[in-house]
Amino acid sequence: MARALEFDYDKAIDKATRVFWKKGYSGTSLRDLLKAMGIGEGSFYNTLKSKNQLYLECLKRYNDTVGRRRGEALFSPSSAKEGVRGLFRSLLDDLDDPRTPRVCLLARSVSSDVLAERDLQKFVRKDMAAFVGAFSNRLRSAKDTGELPSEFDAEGVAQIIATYLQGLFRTALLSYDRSQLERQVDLFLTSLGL
Amino acid sequence: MARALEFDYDKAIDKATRVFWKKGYSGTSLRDLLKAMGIGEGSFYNTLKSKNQLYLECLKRYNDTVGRRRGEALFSPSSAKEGVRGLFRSLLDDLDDPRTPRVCLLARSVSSDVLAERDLQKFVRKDMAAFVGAFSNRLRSAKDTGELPSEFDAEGVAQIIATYLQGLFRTALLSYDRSQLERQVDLFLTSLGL
DNA sequence: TATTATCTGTATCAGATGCTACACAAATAG
DNA sequence: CTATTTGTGTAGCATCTGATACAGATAATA
Repeated sequence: MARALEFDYDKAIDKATRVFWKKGYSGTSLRDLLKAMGIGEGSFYNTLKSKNQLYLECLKRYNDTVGRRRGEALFSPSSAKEGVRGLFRSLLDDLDDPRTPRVCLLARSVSSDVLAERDLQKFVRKDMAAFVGAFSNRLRSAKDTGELPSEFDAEGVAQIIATYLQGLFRTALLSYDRSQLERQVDLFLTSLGL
Repeated sequence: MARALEFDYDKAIDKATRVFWKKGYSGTSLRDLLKAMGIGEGSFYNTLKSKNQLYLECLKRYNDTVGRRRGEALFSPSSAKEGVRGLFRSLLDDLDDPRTPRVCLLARSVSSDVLAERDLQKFVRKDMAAFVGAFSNRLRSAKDTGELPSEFDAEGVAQIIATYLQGLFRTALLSYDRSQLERQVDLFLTSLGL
């Protein structure tokens, strides 16, 4: 070691995450990022090797914060139904928050510009699979406790919800009306037996 | 009139549509388009005033062809359930077809690069609303004939399906397995009472 | 203190972007 | 046949893109 980083690495990642989150991967230019992070090309390419790599770092950070929070919303209630409903409530809260960009960063990453880059695609794919897996587990365990009937298709419903969520974030980009969406979600979950 | 167009306008729009469809709005460069259409900058900016305008034209063409076909799939069967199921089958067929790009062009247009342009946003918004409206009408009329119970929430279910479809196209970008998706769709529609 | 290793700012690259200027070609109208 | 109108091709524009080269700053080590 010879010289320490002058900027706060974690803070810089956070700043970059906000920009990516708001403007997407290819919609964000390196200059945008540098400005937000408050560093120059020199520092950037010295520590983070590329825009690609930075995005990966941001995805991980996003997972560790937002993802973790959502996982807790899903798993902490003893009832699975309450967990699922709570998760959706938390999602809508995020959509309501004007400081938070629309569309979950992970959901946003399911687009051709991100998926075109092998390593990003690999990460996103794994992350999405993990989400469906976690959801499926939560539902399956609720079958064991008897909260959900034994013929309940945990895996299938988890997939449907993942797909629906993708659409939810996208549609929110087009128009967002909380109370209407609440009714839609309620009908959706009720129909699925949740 | 002084001189006729040397190129086939309709064919050119079709070619451009394919490219946009495959690579997205901002992912497609003007050079890409010109090459696909087989014309030069001169002709392009003389007839179509901008990339923006061309995309609008492509969306309309897409509506008149693919949109129309899907509308027929939904409305031609006398049973609403069969119509809905037929529509989904037709969507999956399109996803199966290797010559056809993943993701419906309209669904693809629900992304920030497209929505950033006012006129495109307006069109997409109207088009999506029309889709939900048509779907809702189909379901409502099935209530009148007694195919669906009187307490069926046609509007709500139409919205859910529109949201789900958005997600379906996106998820297909990530991975696509026809038989698995068929099971998912079946469970989804059955849960909704369709 | 001198050496070495790492960090940072500036200047710049080569290529892509959407779009325009303009000369020339073609076809209709007088 | 000439004039006018419109289509087409070429060259180039200003700007942005991600990334690099490199000199100088800064700190630990010998």
